[in-house]
Amino acid sequence: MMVESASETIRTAPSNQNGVSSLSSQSDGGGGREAARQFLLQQASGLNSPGSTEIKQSPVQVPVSMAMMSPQMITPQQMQQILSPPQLQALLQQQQALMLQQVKCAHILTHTCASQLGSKQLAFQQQLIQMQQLQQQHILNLQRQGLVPLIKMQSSEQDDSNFIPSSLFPAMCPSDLQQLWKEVSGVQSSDEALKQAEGLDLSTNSSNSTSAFPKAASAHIPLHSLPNGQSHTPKRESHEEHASSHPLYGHGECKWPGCEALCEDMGQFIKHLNNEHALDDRSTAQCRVQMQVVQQLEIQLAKESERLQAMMTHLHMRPSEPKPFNQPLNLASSGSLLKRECDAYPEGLPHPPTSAATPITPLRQGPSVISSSSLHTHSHSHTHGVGPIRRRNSDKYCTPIASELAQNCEFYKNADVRPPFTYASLIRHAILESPDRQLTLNEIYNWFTRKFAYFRRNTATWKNAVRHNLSLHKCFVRVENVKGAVWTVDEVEYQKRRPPKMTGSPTLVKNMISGLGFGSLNASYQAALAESSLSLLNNPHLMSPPTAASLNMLHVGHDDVSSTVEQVNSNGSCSPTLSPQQYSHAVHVKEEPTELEEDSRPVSLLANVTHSLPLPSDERDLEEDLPMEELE
DNA sequence: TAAGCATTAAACATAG
DNA sequence: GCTATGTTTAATGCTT
Repeated sequence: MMVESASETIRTAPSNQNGVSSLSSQSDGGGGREAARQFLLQQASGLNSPGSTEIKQSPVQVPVSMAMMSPQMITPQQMQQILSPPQLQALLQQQQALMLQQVKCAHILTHTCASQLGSKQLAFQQQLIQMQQLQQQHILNLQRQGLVPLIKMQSSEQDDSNFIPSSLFPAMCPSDLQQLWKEVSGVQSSDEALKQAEGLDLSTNSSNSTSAFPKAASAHIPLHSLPNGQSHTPKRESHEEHASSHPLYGHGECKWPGCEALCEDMGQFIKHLNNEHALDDRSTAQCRVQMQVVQQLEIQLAKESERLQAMMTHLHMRPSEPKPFNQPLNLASSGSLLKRECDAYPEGLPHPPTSAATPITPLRQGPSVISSSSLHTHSHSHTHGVGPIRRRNSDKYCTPIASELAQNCEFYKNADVRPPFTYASLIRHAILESPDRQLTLNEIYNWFTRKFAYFRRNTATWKNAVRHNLSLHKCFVRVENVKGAVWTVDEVEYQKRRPPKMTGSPTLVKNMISGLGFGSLNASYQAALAESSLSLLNNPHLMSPPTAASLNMLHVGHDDVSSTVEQVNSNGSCSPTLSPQQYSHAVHVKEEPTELEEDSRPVSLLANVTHSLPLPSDERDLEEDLPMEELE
């Protein structure tokens, strides 16, 4: 059953198929061909090595510690959303090449001993396939986590508004690529590779391992398991069975990203595949990207691991014990997992600066959302295009929004991952991030799409949600401006809607700590760390005494870092930093609703903290948390 | 189990 | 009439 599930995971066509055409359509444009060629050849020398030992040395190799980390951290849907389908495919192919040797063993074993071993052998084979597919998922997970630095690295020149970095794929003309593929694959032409990828050339599956990707593609198919849990070996599979399991074909349509062409049968699909999705610069570019992803991952892993150790040493924490990443954890129970992990830390001690739900791994660079909220929420995805995301848990327990965005800005900008924050939090963030702290609805839309790749699709859904939130929550105040209606944030109202906070009651504080405590504390702590490492350190004048900051960290129930930082920058009060009047003045709103002034919540303490110094534009993340209003 | 909250969907109104 | 904007209601699911 698990085998089938995993197989389905890999084969299932991703819901998001938007990015492919963008990716593939921008692979031309000039120079760098030779460099790209050299690079690919260089990489291919490792990828393509026929021997298993050489395969292990290939750039696609991922450290075991990484490969085995947190299989439960990401759902198939997430993987498919985060990685563009071609990336998924390319990654799978690489991984399958790596596993080819293992597959061979399984096949040989199956062929020679099936009659004697019977069900036991089948079970063994299934287990093997399970492990392989799990490994694939791990790799995918790692791949995704490494997507950020890759894209960032490669898209430094891109315009901020570009959804897909156009520089991802240095230009290589098709002829170059064809030749390159020949060199890469050694013997195979693209047509042969395609045939193998389609599973038509089964006879060579176990005999030819010189071509990494085409071979890997063909090797993938035997991994498919039948619904009854039995798996087929290549030679035993009939063509129909083989075809029916083609990863790019399902439900009568081509699953090639962005295609969805209807194919009545497998033959038609194969024809379609050959005609429309032949080997070209698209797949090559994806391959190239993938190579770099892996390389970056390894470099990044080393750096982040070192950083984590240093941080934990500094915090007098136990060195991170290697988490049982292969521990079979239920994806759907990540919420409880999250709490367990939060609770696992001794009271009074901060968590390591990783996401609360993230196993203590060196790979912190990946957005915490991936391992916590996204995992959780996407595991509940259903038919809706956007999917019902229940993220309050992560909002409260995990990484706040500003730090999350600060750390993973590029990631969210490019990866189709839903940010682990509520619409209200995001809207507020968008508004406070604006120069005047007021945005029109359309500007809010633009902020969403600019900041999150996730919100570049299903626009009707999330835009409706944005409007709904703007109207629903009192914290969003519509103001008639010269240019029209703009939306502002009423911080008091925003804080009001939060769960009970510590307003001085020791009992409440204690309850918060012991009850919600660690997750929230961790979130705040993370926020503090993140912010301190990003912005606050650049603005020491904004820092509060540690005691105050520590106290403020106890402020629970916030789903964004703004609040946390506000606390840090307040004088210890857990009340909102800003009064509505402050916002009113800051944005020169002419018609602020009177209810704002009527609010008598304890905001006066915050008046002591004023920041009239304009901040550099690149410190907006902090600025949004510390509006530069002057009290009058 | 109930309450509260977040999300999604939908209907409806209004203004340009 | 269309579109964007804004409001409201309902259903659903999750957390507390």
